[in-house]
Amino acid sequence: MKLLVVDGNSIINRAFYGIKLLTTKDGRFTNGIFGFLSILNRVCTDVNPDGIAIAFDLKDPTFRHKMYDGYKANRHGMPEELAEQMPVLKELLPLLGYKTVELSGYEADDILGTLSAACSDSDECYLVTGDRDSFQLIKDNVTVLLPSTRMGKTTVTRCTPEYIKETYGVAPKQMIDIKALQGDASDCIPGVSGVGEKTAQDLIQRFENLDNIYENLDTLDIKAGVKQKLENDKDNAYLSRELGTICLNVPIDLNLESYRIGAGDPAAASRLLASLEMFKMIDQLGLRDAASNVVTADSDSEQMSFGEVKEPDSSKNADDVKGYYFTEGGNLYIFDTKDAVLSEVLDALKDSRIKKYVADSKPIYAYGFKNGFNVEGIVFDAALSAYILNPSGNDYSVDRLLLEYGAGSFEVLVSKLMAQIDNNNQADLLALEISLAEVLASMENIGFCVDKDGLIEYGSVIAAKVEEITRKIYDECGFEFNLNSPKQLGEALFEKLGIPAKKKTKSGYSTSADVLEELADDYPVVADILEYRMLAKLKSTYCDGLVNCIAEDGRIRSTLNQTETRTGRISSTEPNLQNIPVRKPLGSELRKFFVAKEGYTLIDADYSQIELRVLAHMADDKNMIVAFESGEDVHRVTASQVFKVPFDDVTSTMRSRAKAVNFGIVYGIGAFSLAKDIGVSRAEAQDYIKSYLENFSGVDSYMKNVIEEAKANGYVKTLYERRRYLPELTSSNHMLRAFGERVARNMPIQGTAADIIKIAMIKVYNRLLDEGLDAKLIMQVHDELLVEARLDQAETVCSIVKEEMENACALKVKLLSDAHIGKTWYEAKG
DNA sequence: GTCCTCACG
DNA sequence: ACGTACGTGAGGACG
Repeated sequence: MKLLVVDGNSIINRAFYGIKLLTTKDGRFTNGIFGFLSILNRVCTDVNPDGIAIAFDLKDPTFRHKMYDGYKANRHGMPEELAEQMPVLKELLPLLGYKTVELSGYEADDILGTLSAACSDSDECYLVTGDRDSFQLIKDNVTVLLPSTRMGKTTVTRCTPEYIKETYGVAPKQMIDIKALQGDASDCIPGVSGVGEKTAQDLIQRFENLDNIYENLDTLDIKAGVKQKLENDKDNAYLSRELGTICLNVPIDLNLESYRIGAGDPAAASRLLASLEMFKMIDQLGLRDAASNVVTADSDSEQMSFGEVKEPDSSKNADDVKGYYFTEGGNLYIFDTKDAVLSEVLDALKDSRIKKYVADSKPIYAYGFKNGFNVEGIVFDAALSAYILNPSGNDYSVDRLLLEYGAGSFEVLVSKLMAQIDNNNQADLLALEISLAEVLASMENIGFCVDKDGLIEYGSVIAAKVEEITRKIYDECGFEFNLNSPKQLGEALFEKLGIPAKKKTKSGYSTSADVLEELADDYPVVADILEYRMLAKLKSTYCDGLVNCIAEDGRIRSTLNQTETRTGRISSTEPNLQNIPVRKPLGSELRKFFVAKEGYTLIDADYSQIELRVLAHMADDKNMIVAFESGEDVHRVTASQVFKVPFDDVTSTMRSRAKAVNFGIVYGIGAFSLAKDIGVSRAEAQDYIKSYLENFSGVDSYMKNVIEEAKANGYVKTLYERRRYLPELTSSNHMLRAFGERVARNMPIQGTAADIIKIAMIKVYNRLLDEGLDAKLIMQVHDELLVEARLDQAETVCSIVKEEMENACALKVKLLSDAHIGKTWYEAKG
């Protein structure tokens, strides 16, 4: 029989530390379990065992080690993030058909030893563990499989007697003797002090074992110093051998047949895995069928299964899977948005009296726009609901949600999601997002007109500049290399040219702009590289990238993602039109090629300081509210207060530092980063923050409160009830917890600003329609809206956009929008 | 696929 | 002792 014996503790430990922390949406950690299953899966494929035993340590609280009181006394207990995963894993394994073995007072490696010893010559035994102590157990029919996980990839080393001989020059049994001499600090095995890995290996290679060495110490060819050490620590050596010897007679079931892989309970296993949100793992373990059986069996009284059609007007058989169905109440459920499916319910889509419950509304609205009508009556969207319930997911497809919510049919999914939305007081937010989906579909459909010839011409100018600066750099260096390779660039600058390196990344020298900027004054070539970087980026990402995206009709249609960000912002892809250059002169030229079509013009309106205004409101900071009401430049006001100088004496340096502090506050500030950002000492940065928080005491207490609340609730939320869960706050890892705290401070502010501009978009969109204006919203850039309007209506539209943005909501401070008209994005930006 | 870099708010 | 501000997306290099 082929028996696989796994050291459960060792493997989940490896997995835990080899994979970044993963959590489910309600904050349970899962990375150890995930990694364990990946490794188990991997070795099972390799070995194809008949039986599997998974061994765990089980400490006996009253147990004292027979020989040595200090034994393992200083071993770190496992972190809470891992400890909580252990019982879940132990619950899961039997469901997969694998037997777990643990016995009070014994460690997993003793169980490995015992089972490997129980194997006869005709059996094959594979021990899966990350612990090299197990090497002593290796025999012709006992192999240790040593997995290592790096960057999510698992490699397994097969350790046979030959492998041990090659690596250590001894037989597996002698590994005990080596360790007896060498010791092992992490296991509190003392060894012989002064004897390390090399000496221990050499002694055992030459003299076989401990007894032989000590019995013949006088006659053996050993250096006098080493001999002395051996003599001094003889007791420790023998004690260490005792401690390091794995026990081979743990009183457990030795009948190998009882470890044969069983049927387990696939349905329960897949249910548990689904609750851990390991959907890929369900497939990998071949439990997909069981999973769908589960959800069907689980589904509520309603007998309809996923895909079944209940359409009263037409005869359909149950096998005829469609992407929609009508319920008895006349409501329409749409869980597939392919055009062919939508075409079958075309009339229903236009009928506002028919309530629609859909998996994903944006493509349905888009279908309407492409076919010249408005879709009416969408009252529910599963993807948007799930996103509102938890924006930290990566997949809001209906298949995934059915599994995640344990729903057997789309209808059941809808009712589960709706119940949670109501429970969270998020129904208004859902309505907002559904309205927004229509706006986004319209924006995507319309697109942004681009001057293709102009953009291509600009591209060739940039290309010439790239070539020129490339030649100059090669000249200055005296050799050529790939300037796009950070690795080659680092080696060129910091090794070949001998420029002092400032910072390192995991894989070499950092060559990021902030590092290079510090060197640019002293080394002209570094300044040229920065120039090259800027030009190369403009060429590849913007010129070439954007030209490739221009449709036949001369317009670019970006995709606006509504379920992507953790804060409630939208994102833009293929291409991203939310990061078109603007900060530097040459880059901002690009915006001259984003134009209005013939006879039309652009209106660009952006909120003034929306995040700080939101902060003033949410923190109810009287001082900051007054600052905004004064209508003065808020950064100047901040500077005047933080630096305690009269308003008119604020210098430009003071203003820019105060501006950085304002940003920092919104981001969850740290003195170190603020100092780096504005180039002052850390102590000075700390003073600024202190002074800021003394002046803006409302902000100070708000920031403290928001973290308290986040810890109490497990999430933070915006003014409009948008949530973000923060499992990081319970982490024992300082870095991670600090990150969670910064996010807790930032998300309500960034998220509320996102909510507000979404409201504004809906209002602008509807107002333009209601007033019958020939003007369309075409883009949003977080605090900025772009409208394409017919020339003669530009002034009207401009004031409407400004007005709707400013009246999107009533905060304790006014909202201000600056709106401008221009033929191009460059001009309209003002 | 992951890292590094850099564009935006 | 540790590493260092929030949120995104894209392109190129490299294994």
